[in-house]
Amino acid sequence: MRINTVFEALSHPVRRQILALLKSGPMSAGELASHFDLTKPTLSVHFNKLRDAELVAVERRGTSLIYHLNMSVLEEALSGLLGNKDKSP
Amino acid sequence: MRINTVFEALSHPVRRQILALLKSGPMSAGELASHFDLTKPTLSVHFNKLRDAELVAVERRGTSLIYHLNMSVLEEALSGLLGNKDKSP
DNA sequence: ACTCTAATTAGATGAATTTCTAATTATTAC
DNA sequence: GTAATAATTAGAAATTCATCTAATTAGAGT
Repeated sequence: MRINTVFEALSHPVRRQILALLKSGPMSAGELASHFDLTKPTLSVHFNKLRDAELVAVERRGTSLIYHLNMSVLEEALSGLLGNKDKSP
Repeated sequence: MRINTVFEALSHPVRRQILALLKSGPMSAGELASHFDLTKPTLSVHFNKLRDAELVAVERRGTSLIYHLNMSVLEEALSGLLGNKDKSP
């Protein structure tokens, strides 16, 4: 896990909102894109950064790409900042 | 608390390390700067961003400026991402 | 007031980021 | 294989960011 890549990914509001949307469950690229006033290519770039950070994983279903949240990377990165090396129960 | 400013501040490795150094206790600007291979003006810019985000507070003692960590803003921002609206005891 | 130390602000420059349009890839269906 | 749909990559323009040197502010001591 590249901590640097994770925090860089978290630094943009659109990307944080993508994560927030994915908290309710997996979603296709197109459906995610429909929540923003940005073009699909622009969203694609954001998806890539989240994927590089392993904050999301992607799975193809037909012609669609389904994104889903990787909560554990998020938790590890944030607890790293707070200094909790151990994961609380 | 401007969540955007906080995560923008957290996105740079130098700034995250400044916070890590301050976890052991308050430190002057010069002492902080001595931990990095960067000029003091550059560090000053980083201090400003952390101060804008209210992640650190500053207090003058003589000719020195003493920075100290504001843990609560950090915790609030991170728990906001994880979706814990309540602060655990 | 002058000097020394600590740290900042100002201005400039090179690099990185965000966004767009246009072109491309991948998959399904006919 | 051609067309249609979903999403991507490529390339370019505008903006923002990180960093440096030089100049400035603030306080303490003589």
